[in-house]
Amino acid sequence: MLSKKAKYALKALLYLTKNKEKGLTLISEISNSERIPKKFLESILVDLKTNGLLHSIRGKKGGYQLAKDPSQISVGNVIRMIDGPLAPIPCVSHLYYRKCDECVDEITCEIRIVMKKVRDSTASILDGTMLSDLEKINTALNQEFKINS
Amino acid sequence: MLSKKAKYALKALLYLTKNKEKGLTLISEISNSERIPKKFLESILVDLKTNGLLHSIRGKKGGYQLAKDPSQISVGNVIRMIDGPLAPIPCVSHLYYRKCDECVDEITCEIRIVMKKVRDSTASILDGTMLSDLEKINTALNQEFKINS
DNA sequence: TCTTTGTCTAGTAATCTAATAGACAATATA
DNA sequence: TATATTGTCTATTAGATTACTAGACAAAGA
Repeated sequence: MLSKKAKYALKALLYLTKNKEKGLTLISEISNSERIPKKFLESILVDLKTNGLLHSIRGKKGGYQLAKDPSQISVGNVIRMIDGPLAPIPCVSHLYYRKCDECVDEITCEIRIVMKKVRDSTASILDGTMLSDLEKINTALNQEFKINS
Repeated sequence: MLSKKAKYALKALLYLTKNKEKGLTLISEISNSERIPKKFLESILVDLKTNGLLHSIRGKKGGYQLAKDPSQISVGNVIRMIDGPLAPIPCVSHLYYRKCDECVDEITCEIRIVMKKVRDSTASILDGTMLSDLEKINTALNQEFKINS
């Protein structure tokens, strides 16, 4: 399960992606538009900043901005930053590998084999989807919506 | 993340699959062989029984047994039973669908679209893998191991 | 100097996870 | 029938995690 924190992080980053031409954006603007509890969002943005995704300026006229191009930030990236491993079980994680305590033999563990498949397909989807891709999806969907209504 | 409970459930079911010719199997045998805390395993087996996967007899000569053919029990099945939805986010779950509290418009939610892909690929792997498939993998792996050593 | 912004430290209620303890009930066998 | 052996049921719990909130502080511009 994706935590709310990770979901909020993605929503906030996506909002900043859509508004990147406008320069700095206020926490409160993101919080209102995306309906994310403000104080909670604050701490998330600090996390993302610490991880190099955002850049901020404080004081009057301050706000947040993407520190990288949206084509350089993958969804997998963001989720790992906030929630940790994508893998459903630590013994199949690439970046957060850990042996299972009770597992007698990892090599012949059948559960591991299925879970590895899951982790690989999940990772290929999430690491292959950039914020810029999501932005395109969004404009396409909005376009479609206008046509159909 | 798969919970330990779900992982133990899968290990126990797999153990029963491998030993299904022997008839009834003791909780303590599964617990020892798979290194699962006995009392915890007990409660898991009761769950699986309640869900119709196992059948048990108590008293002397008692034990547990699969109630279905291993080809009829999928990994996805077991995980849903213990952990709930496979979907990373409730709004893309088939059996446990729930609208996101803060989501303004589900149809144009880009996060939902990526997460739907993840849920679909995960579900197709897990629902497509039966206990009998895992058993085959295991015998194949053990065979290979013998040849290589 | 005042207002507006982000930052930092701390706390917390509620829920979930991974168990454990122990009395009880059913069954087979001596 | 007594006893040993099995599963069942109820209750409890330590510790971690989740999803927040409160409030003082710091920087920057007008």
